[in-house]
Amino acid sequence: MENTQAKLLEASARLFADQGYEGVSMRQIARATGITQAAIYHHFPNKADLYLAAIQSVYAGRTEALVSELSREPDPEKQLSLLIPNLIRVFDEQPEFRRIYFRELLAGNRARLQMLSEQVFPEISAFVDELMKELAPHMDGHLMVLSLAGLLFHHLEARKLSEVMDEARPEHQDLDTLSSHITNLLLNGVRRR
Amino acid sequence: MENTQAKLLEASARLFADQGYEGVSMRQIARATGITQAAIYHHFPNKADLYLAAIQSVYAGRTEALVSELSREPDPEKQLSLLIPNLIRVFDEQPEFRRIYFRELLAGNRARLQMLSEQVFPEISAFVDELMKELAPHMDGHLMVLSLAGLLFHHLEARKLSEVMDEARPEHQDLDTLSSHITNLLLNGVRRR
DNA sequence: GTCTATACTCCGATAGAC
DNA sequence: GTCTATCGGAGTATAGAC
Repeated sequence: MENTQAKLLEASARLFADQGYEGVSMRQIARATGITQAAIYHHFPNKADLYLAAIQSVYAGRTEALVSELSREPDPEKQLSLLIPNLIRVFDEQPEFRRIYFRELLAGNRARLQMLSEQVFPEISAFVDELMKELAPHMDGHLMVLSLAGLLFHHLEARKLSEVMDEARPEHQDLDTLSSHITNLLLNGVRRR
Repeated sequence: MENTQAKLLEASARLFADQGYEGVSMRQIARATGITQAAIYHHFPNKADLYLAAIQSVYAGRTEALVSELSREPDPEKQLSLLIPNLIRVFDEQPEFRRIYFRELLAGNRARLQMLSEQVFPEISAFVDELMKELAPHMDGHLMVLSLAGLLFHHLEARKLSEVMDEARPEHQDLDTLSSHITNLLLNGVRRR
């Protein structure tokens, strides 16, 4: 099947995102793809290269549609108010992306971080950088990009922790609630109501 | 040695934080502790229980000294301005803590997240909750705690990524720069200069 | 409390038939 | 392009001497 390669990338991306590189065996990937473990080696020379290909397929072209859509809105504040819920939705729908992002931060491999910064950040980061220059020329654009990423990814990934905390209420799981909170915090901070 | 148990906890916490549960072997832990792999089983019944004990030893009592120190400052804005750099420093000095925190978010194990929320969040989270009630009664305290955690942990953990990004400058690695940025963002948002 | 030796399982990877 | 069979090594855990 010509299609096997794609199925391999998809299945292994999900498994690597959920269980980490060492937590996933070639036999598991084979089972999820519907072939035998040995057959994987017809498509990829080894586990490390399969992992690389899998995370590249997850990185590839996840945000440029969103970015180009938002570029039509002229008002920078409205742009931010549109950007946050859209990013929340996109990253909620692509758990593999944010989980592999966190795992790569923890792994700290320079070459792979370089790949991440080249393949996904330019699209979104240039847009946010630009937006922040208009909206908040007194703030550091680079640190704002990282702050935004931290808020979005952490709120999405911390929902299971949030559930077991005493103060948690059901609406804290709600994507709109999270979007409003983040947008409001970014625009106003805690001082202004 | 009575001391071996403590050395086991320390060595394995560091290894688990850096390489993840599956990424660490009992042989590695033994080597780092200076005993043989079989001797570990005199102190802990299996790898899973050693992991549990290790992360509990990392969770235990990391923030209450800081919190009680800050409680003496009456002005809530100054409290926040003191809290951020102190938390940045504490979590910078304890990479095991934030890395295990991220790994546990990714693992999503309910029982272990419960443990995390019971053993570390009450101290700091009650303090931040209280602080936010004074400083920003119109904001959701629970979401503010999670926002703060997201900003702090992500900025600290993303430094290696930050290094390879085009816009990065050396001061972006500086703890004081990060503290100022986060404090300013939390207090004012991007609208106010 | 630590050692050596070892049982057993699973791993990644290869060889070669179809 | 996928299979079966298998190799060599590493994994967790146990047994038993000291």
